[in-house]
Amino acid sequence: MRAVLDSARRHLATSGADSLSVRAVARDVGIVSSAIYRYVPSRDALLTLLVIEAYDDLGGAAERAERAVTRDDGAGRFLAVCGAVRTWALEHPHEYALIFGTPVPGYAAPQETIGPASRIPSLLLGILRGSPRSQSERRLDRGGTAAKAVEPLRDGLGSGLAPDELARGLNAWTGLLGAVSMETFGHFTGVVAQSPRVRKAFFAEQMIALAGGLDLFDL
Amino acid sequence: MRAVLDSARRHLATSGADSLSVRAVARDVGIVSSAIYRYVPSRDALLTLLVIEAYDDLGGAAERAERAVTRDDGAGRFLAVCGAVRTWALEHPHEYALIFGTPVPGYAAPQETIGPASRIPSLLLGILRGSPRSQSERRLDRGGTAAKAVEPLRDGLGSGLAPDELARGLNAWTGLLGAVSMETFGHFTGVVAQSPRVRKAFFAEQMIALAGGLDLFDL
DNA sequence: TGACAAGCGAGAGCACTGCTCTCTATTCTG
DNA sequence: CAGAATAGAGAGCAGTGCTCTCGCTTGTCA
Repeated sequence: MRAVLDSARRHLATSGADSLSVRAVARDVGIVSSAIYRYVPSRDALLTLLVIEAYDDLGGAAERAERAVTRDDGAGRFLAVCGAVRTWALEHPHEYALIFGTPVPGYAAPQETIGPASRIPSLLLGILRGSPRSQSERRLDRGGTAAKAVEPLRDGLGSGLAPDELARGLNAWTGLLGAVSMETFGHFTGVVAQSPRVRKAFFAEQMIALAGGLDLFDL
Repeated sequence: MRAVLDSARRHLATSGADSLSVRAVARDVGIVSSAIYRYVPSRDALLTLLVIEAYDDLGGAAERAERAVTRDDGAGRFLAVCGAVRTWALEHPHEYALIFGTPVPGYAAPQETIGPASRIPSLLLGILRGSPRSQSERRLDRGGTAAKAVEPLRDGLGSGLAPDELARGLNAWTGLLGAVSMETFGHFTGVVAQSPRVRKAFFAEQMIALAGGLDLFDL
């Protein structure tokens, strides 16, 4: 089982999910393709395992980066998470694509992925919860729309936060993923200079503008 | 050729790019699979044609929506574009995924796609160019990073705009795509209420917050 | 110790994929 | 009317996910 997972992870990392074939994994492990099905019920199930691993790996990286920042520096904690997500995505583009890219048609993320998947959202909301700036006068909610929209979060991840804060947190999350996805998926070619240093600095500016625009923290 | 493209478009729209097979298209058209190669050199080339069609379809929808708004209402024009992109994405999820989702490994977007691909960015920058608010005091550029970053746009799409404006426009574009991608790719399940009305209103609020946060217009 | 079951792998096979090759029938053109 | 261009058919190759049956090895229990 270990060998199967290791090989699958390697194939995913180097060639992407499309070219992860159970036959290739079998060849790698040194057994015949049908024997793989002793360990994993299907290719989709194998991908699900990798999805969970990816979420956990990314979540762990983000949590480590966030922990390294002084507790009362909300903006710094937020930017640390952003930077960790971006770095991880650029280092693991295929894993990133697997979890945040095109959903596989006919494949619904099973129950056991939602836990690992919510590590970063939970981290972000935790930062927001600890931020003294969480009562912003630049309210986003107009006429209770946001309250209705983020209702599913009320008793779960978002407990203890006002609807307006939740909405702004969600905006931060989508803004972060948007920036990282564009760069990771190659939509910056011909638009943003390729130099890694410039791109990193530009991303930092983007995230500062994002946090500032949403009035997430005292900056 | 028409029949081939029609069938391919239909397959893409209903089952996604993964399950678009030249054999299925051939069956659809009523010829044998090898005959397809009289019209299209490879499956990738067929996908490229669909990519161009998708960019053009989306770009056309956005342009139409933008044209319907009074010229001097910059924010209204921006929000019209945002809404059109979101609507098109939800109506054509597979086409949207094809152009903004996971890049196909080993497939580099050929030259002939960059024209159609830049219709919306060009539209957005046009709105910014016409906005009297384009000299914002909430500058994003710190130490010339943004100027270096958006250098590739200087003489092309972004001519006539200051680096700081270009950077803010790019932020708007990534924010828009981030929000649309999250919703289209199903990352809102369990997070944002499913009601289409609520989601639409919430998206509008997100885009208003985005434009406001970036200080794109006088609101 | 012997019987039995569970676990694990091999191998064949099915239906599918992209793509290439050769061969043939039609149609267009000089 | 001859020759060329065009469009399709069909076989075939190497690959895919997955199922089925068969056999070997190992563990368990009386």
